[in-house]
Amino acid sequence: MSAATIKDVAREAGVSVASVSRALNGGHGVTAETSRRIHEAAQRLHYVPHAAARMLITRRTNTVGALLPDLYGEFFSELIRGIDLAARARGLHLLVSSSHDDADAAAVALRAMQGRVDGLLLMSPHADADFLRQNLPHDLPTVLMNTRPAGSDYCALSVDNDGGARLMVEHLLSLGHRRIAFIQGPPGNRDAGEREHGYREVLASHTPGSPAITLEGDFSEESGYRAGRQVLAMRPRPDAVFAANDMMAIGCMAALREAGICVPEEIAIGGFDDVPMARYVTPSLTTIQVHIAELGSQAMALLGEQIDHPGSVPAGTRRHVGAELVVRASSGAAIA
Amino acid sequence: MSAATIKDVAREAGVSVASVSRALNGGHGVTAETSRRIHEAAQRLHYVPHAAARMLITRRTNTVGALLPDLYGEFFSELIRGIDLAARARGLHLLVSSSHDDADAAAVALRAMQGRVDGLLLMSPHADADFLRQNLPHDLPTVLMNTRPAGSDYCALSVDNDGGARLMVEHLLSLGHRRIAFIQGPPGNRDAGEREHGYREVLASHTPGSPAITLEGDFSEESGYRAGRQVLAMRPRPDAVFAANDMMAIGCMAALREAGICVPEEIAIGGFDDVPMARYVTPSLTTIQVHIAELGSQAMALLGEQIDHPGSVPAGTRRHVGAELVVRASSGAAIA
DNA sequence: CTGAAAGCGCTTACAG
DNA sequence: CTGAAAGCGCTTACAG
Repeated sequence: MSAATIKDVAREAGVSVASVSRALNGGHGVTAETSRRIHEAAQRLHYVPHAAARMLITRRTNTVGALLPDLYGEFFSELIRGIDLAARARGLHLLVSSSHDDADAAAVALRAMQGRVDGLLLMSPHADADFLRQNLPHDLPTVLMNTRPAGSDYCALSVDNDGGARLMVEHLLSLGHRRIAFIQGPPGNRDAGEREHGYREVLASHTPGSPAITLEGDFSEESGYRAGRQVLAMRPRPDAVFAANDMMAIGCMAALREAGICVPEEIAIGGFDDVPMARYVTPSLTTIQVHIAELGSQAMALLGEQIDHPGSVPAGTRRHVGAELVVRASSGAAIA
Repeated sequence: MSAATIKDVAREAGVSVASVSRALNGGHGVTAETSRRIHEAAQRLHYVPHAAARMLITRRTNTVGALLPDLYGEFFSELIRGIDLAARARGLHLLVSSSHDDADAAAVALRAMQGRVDGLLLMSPHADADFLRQNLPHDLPTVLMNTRPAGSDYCALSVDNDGGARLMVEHLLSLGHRRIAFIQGPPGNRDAGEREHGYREVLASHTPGSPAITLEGDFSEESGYRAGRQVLAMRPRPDAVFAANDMMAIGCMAALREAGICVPEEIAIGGFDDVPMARYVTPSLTTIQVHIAELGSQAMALLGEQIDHPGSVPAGTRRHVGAELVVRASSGAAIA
């Protein structure tokens, strides 16, 4: 039933397998009449070309692999959807692999992709330059997502953390705030570092009068709460706080509320990420929204270019997906 | 570089390709010394067997396909994670395909899976018995998820809507409520229908004195709100409301609150799904939690059985994943 | 234990 | 336009 091969179709149509192949792949080099007979035979036999055989001979799998740290949660959910839609639009299948606890597991997953995919989308904390050299065939088109090992020249797509942070700081400055504190992310975290970089740059260049004020944090709500307590103790007190992510901003607001400080009247707050909860907290949180689905779809587009036109994308190409300021109540924009 | 084939390894190790194949696939039928030489050669050449060639000859892809309506949102996020983890545990790759707007698109996706997968996990609103007959080769192991077309004998895994509803009604009864109203889901929706069935059964059998009271709804928060308005107008008024899903329960609570009715003191409320918001609303919502990830992992397990031991799973096998009562404030359990 | 050979299902020069 | 044949990279009886 499902075992019909090209031979069966050839016999049924009374032609050679070569003609069947030609007729079914665009129909070049066969008469319309022959093609019709072949298509009818194929239909009758419920013929579906065997994917593996075709892969073997054409060296094309029409499949891309996505190696992700996880599949769960809003971030990955959106990411994979962006990838999936873009892949489908190009007629590519999607092979996913996730949850690699350590570098070894990621390496195994990476090697297992070989021969199954025409290209790779890769997001992994284990993917340093050395890891990639060891486990990636150099001729396999690959796009790194939010992963940029120094010293490797793979294409990479990342969130524009720097640009997003600039938007937020400029927004706060525009509202008249001058003492703007920054709650940092985990030490060594690249996203957090880039956000801090944007924060420092804007303060330094736009208004030399505003010194950078940094507080330690680790992306957790608790660390934001602790930072909020520190803000309360500072003299002079900051008039705005920009947290490297939303959860810390929310924790910080909780600390201020406990102390009877009004947000945004007394202190303005900004976050980063636009998590779903951001619009539900009180006051609703002004933050930076990142288009995660776009991260996926643009990475897929970049990969598609490489697959279709090898060499068309220069090694080491870097692209960013934009971040957008979402003004809500916590920054007090309506009041200013 | 990545082009090393079994021939290259054979030459490098000074043996035949047959020996290479044997050594690399378990090592049966080769001396330890030969095997060692071959493994070394393979390592030196960064040899990775070509997946397509292996698929072609072994008729095994070590891949399962998952056809889903979407990938986005909490439900699918959890589902696909359950599938992914279970697949990985069995050493199977996962090919995903989603967002098929119509039956034709789903059919194309289904056919494209052929030859690429050893089995299929399928969730689709388009999958009626006729559709499956047309587009599924009958010898491809398949498990339906929350999709049970009448007249087909595929294996199916579903959420235990009936059991979950029973738990909720029994919970409300145990708290002393007798006039328990039910807010229905969209007409024709199977999940909603099964929940209503469970509701009716428990009322009928456990306490003949409690009549079923149903209100129309469509799973939306607004429809829950409208049902809440109706509840307010009823005489005698129900002392509990069981909504077929959480969003309607939340809408219903909003209507009661507006009218100054206290939940749970005056009317108890129960929902179904345990959406993330359920714990954040005031009062927090007593509801039925379904283990979505388990739906995925159990479906994968059932599929794995079929792949490994063809015929071991009787046609038409039905299984359920459990639902669990989550008691929060809205049912007033602490008060009773 | 080891190797030569057939064959999985397809595509694509190469002749005719 | 059409077909016979080679070959993609692998596995597996079949001999030795």
